[in-house]
Amino acid sequence: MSLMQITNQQATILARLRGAGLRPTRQRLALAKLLFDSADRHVTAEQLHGEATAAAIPVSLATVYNTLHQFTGAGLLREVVVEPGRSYFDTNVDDHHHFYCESTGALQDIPGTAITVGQLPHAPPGSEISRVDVIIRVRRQNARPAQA
Amino acid sequence: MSLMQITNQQATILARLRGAGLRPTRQRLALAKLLFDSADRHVTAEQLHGEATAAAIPVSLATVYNTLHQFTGAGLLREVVVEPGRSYFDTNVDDHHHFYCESTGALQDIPGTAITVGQLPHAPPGSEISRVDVIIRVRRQNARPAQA
DNA sequence: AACCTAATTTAGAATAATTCTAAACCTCCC
DNA sequence: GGGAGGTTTAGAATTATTCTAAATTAGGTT
Repeated sequence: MSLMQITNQQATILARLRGAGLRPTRQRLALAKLLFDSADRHVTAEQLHGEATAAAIPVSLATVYNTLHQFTGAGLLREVVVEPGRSYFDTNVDDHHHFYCESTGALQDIPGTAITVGQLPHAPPGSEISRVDVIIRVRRQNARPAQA
Repeated sequence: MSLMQITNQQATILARLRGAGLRPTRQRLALAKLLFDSADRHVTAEQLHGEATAAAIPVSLATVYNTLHQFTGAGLLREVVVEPGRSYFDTNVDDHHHFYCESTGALQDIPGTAITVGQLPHAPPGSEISRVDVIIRVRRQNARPAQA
């Protein structure tokens, strides 16, 4: 059964890469496997590169960056910027939002249904909405607010 | 009248800096003047440094960064990260949200009242909410979505 | 199966944003 | 007006990311 799942997922990824005009190369397939074989994930480029290296998949950091951006363009991933110099790639591309813990740097999904964003103002003239990001920033209760 | 306003604002800033344990130095006061003398602003560190230089206020980029972070800690500014490597400091610290134009990089305030975020899920155990950020990403209508 | 062409990967340099360091310089208080 | 400690600064260092040009590989063709 898990075999079947993996096969299906790989087929989907293959199809989606093809659809985006991306060749299913060894590196892209290996990274896709790391990204999509387990449940929803939030990874940085650096982290994914570390995982690949640990799994004895030789891939350069530049390729990891390229691949993450290509997957994002193909709709397989979504990028979430939480702090200057810290951005995650989220394998969940459904409509949803995030908790971001400022103390630990952890990111956590919030189902789109859990938040009602009512009565959106219309976009500035000449522009159209591409996405709505809601980030609920939290910190550990005993942590002191970031100050000087 | 504008004189009065400026005076009041400077007094407020002075008081708030003192309250945060920050000495009102020449640099901090000059940067505060640039930031708060006009209506709500969104500036990057680099931009503010450019303005200071243009206004013949010699201040180093490091000090601009320090000051922006200290002001943020003191509640005079709010930082908004919109993209990896692009973050703005917002002089509006009231409850509100943002439009971010991916085509131009422009940031625009949305009054807090214009969006209703209903039914917030509770924060993960052991943590408390520090802020809720809503960013509505827009792009110019003729612009093509970022792809490979 | 060998071949060709264009896409892809790569190491390493380059860039950009930000932070650090240690010395020089102010602010405040006596 | 002197001194202690907070502040500023130039420049180096760090971090995240992108670029470059050369080597490799995928996928169609014969």
